[in-house]
Amino acid sequence: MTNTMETLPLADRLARQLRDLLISGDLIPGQRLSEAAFSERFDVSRNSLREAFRLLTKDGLLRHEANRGVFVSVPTMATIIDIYRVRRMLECGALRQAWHQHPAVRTMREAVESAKAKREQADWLGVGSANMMFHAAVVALSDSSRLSEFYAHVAAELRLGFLLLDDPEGLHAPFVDLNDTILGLTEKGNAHEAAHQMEAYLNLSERAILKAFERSADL
Amino acid sequence: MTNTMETLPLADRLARQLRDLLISGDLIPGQRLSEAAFSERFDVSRNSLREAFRLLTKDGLLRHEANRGVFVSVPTMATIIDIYRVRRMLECGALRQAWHQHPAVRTMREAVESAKAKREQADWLGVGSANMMFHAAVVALSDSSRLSEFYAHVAAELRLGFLLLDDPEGLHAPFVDLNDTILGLTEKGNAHEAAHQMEAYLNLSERAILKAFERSADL
DNA sequence: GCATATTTGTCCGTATGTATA
DNA sequence: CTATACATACGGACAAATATG
Repeated sequence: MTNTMETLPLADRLARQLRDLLISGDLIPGQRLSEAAFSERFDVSRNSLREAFRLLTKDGLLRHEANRGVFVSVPTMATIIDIYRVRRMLECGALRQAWHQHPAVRTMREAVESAKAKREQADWLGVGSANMMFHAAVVALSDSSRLSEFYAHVAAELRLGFLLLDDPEGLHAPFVDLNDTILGLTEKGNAHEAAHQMEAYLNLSERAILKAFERSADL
Repeated sequence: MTNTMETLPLADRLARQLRDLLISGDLIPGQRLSEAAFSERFDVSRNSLREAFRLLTKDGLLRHEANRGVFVSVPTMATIIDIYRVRRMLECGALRQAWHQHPAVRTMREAVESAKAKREQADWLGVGSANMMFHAAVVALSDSSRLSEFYAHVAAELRLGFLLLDDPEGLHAPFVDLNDTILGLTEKGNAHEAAHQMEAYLNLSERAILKAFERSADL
């Protein structure tokens, strides 16, 4: 039929496309995704689209309401708090037992350098992306594909929250130097202090987001 | 049509049913699940069944091979090692920051008592279930629904490995008393030592499973 | 190595119940 | 309260890939 390109299942490809639209802010939280509209838009059957919807719903990016359809998830304060509990567990845990010559440390350094460069150009979305790459690399220190995948899902959910707030400078830029500090401690093999600094980082970041949520709530 | 009872989506109900068949050992690792056969067996359309397959594939319980269908996942040593990294991260992390009066502590105690009772009756499968309940309660100490859900998935995958080995007594019974020790330390508020004991527990348990895998491998 | 049967991947049409204007 | 729109689920169809004899 309209079958083309890659050998991956159509549902997986669709899920990836939709996921990209979600984290790029093309689809906004709360928006309803009509089966008919999107199956037309992507030129696929409703069945295939529904499979993709199931996958993204399981990731927490979409929400399913019985007989009403799927909607883009709307992060709440409870969502943010839960996600930061996950982050503290995974990121601090990974740092605490990190080996200072682990390959992921190189990725962490690249992310920090990239973030600094983007900050120089006032490219705040770029800073945000680089920051998230840094923290994904931190989790990669734990050498578990399951932990890394899980973290990727949570990070995507969190990105939805960032988009909702729409203040990338205030939410990302101030944290670049803290990342640098954590990186330095890790490279020196001071794992315990690195973990400690990360906890401070996450507490600060969480508070900043919750504050922004509060402000956006009382409009 | 054959729409009845619950208000949950059919695909979700199917996924749950299949999941129960999987963790109860009714479907064995490596087995191929024919779309036609199972859509007939559950009296649902192929489309609905495929949605359920996607969900379970995302959980790691099924594996999807292009144009060949879905198979029950076959855990390998790499799977076990990865899962135990997850367990160390989540369970030790949860214990380290646990509050000794957290409601989950009560669940932990119930699980330990249940495990002891089942052990008395030489009900090794019961001991295994109680043990898993204990460890799920440990993760619940961290008060994060995402961490608890993630742990539930990983635990289901691990159960597939246990079924493959088929030695519930050797893999579960020796650990009941260690759980009791960890519980006692937690109740006394000695979080750090509880986490330390849990790490020892997990190292022992991991080694026992890997040993059993080795034995089952060279047949 | 080939012809054939089986199975997956994908699409379409349609009936039914539910929500909303 | 009726009408409409939509999600839900089913069944049939066919091409492509795979397994089988």
